[in-house]
Amino acid sequence: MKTTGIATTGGPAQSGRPTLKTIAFMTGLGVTTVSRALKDAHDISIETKERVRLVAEQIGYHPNRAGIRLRTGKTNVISLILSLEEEIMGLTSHIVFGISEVLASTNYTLVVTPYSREKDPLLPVRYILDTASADGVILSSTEPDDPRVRLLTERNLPFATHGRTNMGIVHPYHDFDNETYGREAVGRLAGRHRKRLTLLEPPPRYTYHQHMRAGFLKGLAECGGEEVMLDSTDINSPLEQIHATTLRLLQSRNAPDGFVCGSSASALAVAAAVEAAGMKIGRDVDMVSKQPANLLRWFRPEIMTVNEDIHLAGRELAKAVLARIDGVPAEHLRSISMPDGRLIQSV
Amino acid sequence: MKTTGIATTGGPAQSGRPTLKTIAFMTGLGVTTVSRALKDAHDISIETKERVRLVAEQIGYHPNRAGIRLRTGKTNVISLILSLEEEIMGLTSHIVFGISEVLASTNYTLVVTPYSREKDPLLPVRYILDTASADGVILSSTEPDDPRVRLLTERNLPFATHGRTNMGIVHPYHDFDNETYGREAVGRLAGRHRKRLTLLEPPPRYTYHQHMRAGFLKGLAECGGEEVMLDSTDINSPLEQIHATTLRLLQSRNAPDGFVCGSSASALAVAAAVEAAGMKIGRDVDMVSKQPANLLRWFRPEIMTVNEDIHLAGRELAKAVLARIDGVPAEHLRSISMPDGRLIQSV
DNA sequence: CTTTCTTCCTGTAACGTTACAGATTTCCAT
DNA sequence: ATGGAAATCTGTAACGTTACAGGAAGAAAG
Repeated sequence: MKTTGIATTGGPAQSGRPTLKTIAFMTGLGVTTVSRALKDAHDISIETKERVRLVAEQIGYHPNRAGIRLRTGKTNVISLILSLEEEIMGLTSHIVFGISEVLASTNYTLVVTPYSREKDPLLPVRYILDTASADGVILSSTEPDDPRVRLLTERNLPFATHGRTNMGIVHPYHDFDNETYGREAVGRLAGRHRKRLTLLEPPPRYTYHQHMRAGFLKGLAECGGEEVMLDSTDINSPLEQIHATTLRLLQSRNAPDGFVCGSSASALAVAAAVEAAGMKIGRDVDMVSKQPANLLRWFRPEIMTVNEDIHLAGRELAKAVLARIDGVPAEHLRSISMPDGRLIQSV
Repeated sequence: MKTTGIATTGGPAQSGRPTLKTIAFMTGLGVTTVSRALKDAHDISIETKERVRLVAEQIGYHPNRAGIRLRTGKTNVISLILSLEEEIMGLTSHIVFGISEVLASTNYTLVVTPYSREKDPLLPVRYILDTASADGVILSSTEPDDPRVRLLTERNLPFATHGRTNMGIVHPYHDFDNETYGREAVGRLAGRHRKRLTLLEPPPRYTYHQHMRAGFLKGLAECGGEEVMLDSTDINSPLEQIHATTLRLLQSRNAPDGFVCGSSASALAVAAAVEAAGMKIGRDVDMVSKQPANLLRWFRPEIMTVNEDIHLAGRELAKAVLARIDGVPAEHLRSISMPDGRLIQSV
């Protein structure tokens, strides 16, 4: 017994947007058939599929996200969780653009979920879990023992981190090899006979703090250099503070003759301190710094630089979450980019 | 006749997340009542409302976005449309964080929709309209006659632009007063007896190009200065190019003695060119530049600076779209921030 | 004791989609 | 012929929410 529409007009009620029903009406098929035809199911004839696709194309059909989400639970959302206190020189832009670039060719959408560090960093993650508001998550500011990673793993929500952890959980990540960076930076300074070196390091809570420091120390060991400690200052400190403590250090009896900077912003302040102390980069001291974009060359070309491609990081992270969502095992989704630009996939 | 649930268990079927049905079951009320209680409708008793709210709170109820969106069409999404070719020094981060800050206290979500300039800038806008995927839109890179503004206005989707238009359409915007910036920049240079000035201007297609240029010319008129043109270069040109053309200009017979820079990145390249020409900022030439963060002071303190608070721009834009969504007329949602930091609401 | 409000609550249907459990037809092997 | 499989299509129900159109009970007014 057919209930073929008399009351059922076939068009969408109020919105004016075409729906499956519209196509069903136009083709004379059932809504289910149209739905299955559009997703290329095996039990629909080729001819029908093509007819449906044609009509859908013609009338500009776009599946209604809310309908899909309600029915299937799939959100088509990737959530980028950002610390509001992130850096100052545009890391964020680059990572956002990198992610976007990958998502553009999918039908995923990027939502940015920032949080302020005063609050619990778990909050945004918990919210996403509680409201099932994303299919995947990208985390930055990763810590060695990161509760967000634990929670997401437990609750089985696909995610990828910018930076590694060290908690026995295998998960997708992308990281810059800060250890090699630290080691090679020391090497370059040693090559210019600088052996009393100061490291401007990331805040200790982050994993890459340990990496960079380990590389730095390894480098020192290799060249027989010595660390000159910079107290109570890291690359997230206000630039004024970095400037002040560095200047004080340079004017003390055990002044360093080389700097390894963990961020380009800190390099600005250090360079200013060097000059305020009446010294000159390349003559009295040498500096190496990371940078997300090739900006330091315009600032002080004497500073030796290494480019960290954040745009690439964004792309890798996005690809990793998407792959994880598609069921690729986490162990295949770990990549590290080297200071020389090489990209290494972990096995 | 009551159909009170025997088969209806009251809990959510599969997901495990509490729904209105869960609360209805627990309180013994109807689903409709619970829905209306939670939105504080007038026809629900205070006592019931409180009971419902308590239970909802206790079990951690979050309304299902997809359900609401499907039923009401409301997405709770603000879409930020960004040109991928945006600037280099972190404008994007600041605007994103500014918007986020405002949205954080609402239940709106920020989705970032980038587009590459090769493609049609209308594409993302059209997509949002076609799929009704946002309640409001924020545009950047605004042009005097902006087709996106026209389309959004036509289709009646709330939006706000970063930058003004000039097409007889009243719409919400936030803008920096680049005219005053240009004028005062010239004034500061004239104060140091610089009268042969070069403007590093934004690409001509953007509205603020006209503003900045108008201010620049007005300033020149006021102090009797003269423009020295820099050909085929704007602040979006590669820094290498800015450097090269500026250097060439400085070495020509009609070299300028002052620069007004429309962006901090361009200031880097100009400063480098000045020095490559064997000149010194503050001695042979003077420079004024805008900056989104106080970074140039670390670079060349001799450069005179004006801070453009992009974070504020983000906040203003977010507030404007939200207000527009709430029905506030566009003419009340126009603000301009002045170089001295003052924020002016247009009437 | 009606009648008419007012207050508070309720079931039904619908938004657009897909999982599921059939139907119908055709075709082939027996 | 007959049974069965294969191919193709279909309606119903459900996801969670809200608009709508009531309905029951008590209070106030006649």
